[in-house]
Amino acid sequence: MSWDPVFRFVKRIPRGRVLTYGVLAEVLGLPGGARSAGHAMAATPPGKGVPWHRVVGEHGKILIREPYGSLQRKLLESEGIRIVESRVDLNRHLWKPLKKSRRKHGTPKRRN
DNA sequence: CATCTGACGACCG
DNA sequence: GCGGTCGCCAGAT
Repeated sequence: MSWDPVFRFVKRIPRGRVLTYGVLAEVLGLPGGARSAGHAMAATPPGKGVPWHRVVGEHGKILIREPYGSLQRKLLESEGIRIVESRVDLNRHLWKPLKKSRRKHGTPKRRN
């Protein structure tokens, strides 16, 4: 399995925004779902400009074990993302890879 | 080829 | 909200 498409997509995640493994898997139609996305991230080649740290688990939780967990947190915070209890506030930083620019009726202003 | 492992997530209690 | 189980899949052993 080539994770190339995944890496390419991850590169598009804007600074200060994050995505979940689940969303990533769904958008790219990865067989096996979220876990596959996890495998992809685990295989991100260093020094390729792939912002792997912008991918977190459901509920914005950082799932990686040490020492990478700390690194991810540090990188996210350096982008202005606030981490509380190993979690990112998805309600504020989740990036929606516009599929149909679905704007729910009454959705608060969201920068994009 | 058989098993194990893990950067997931849905379910259930 | 938390911990345990289960299904899923690619790589490693």
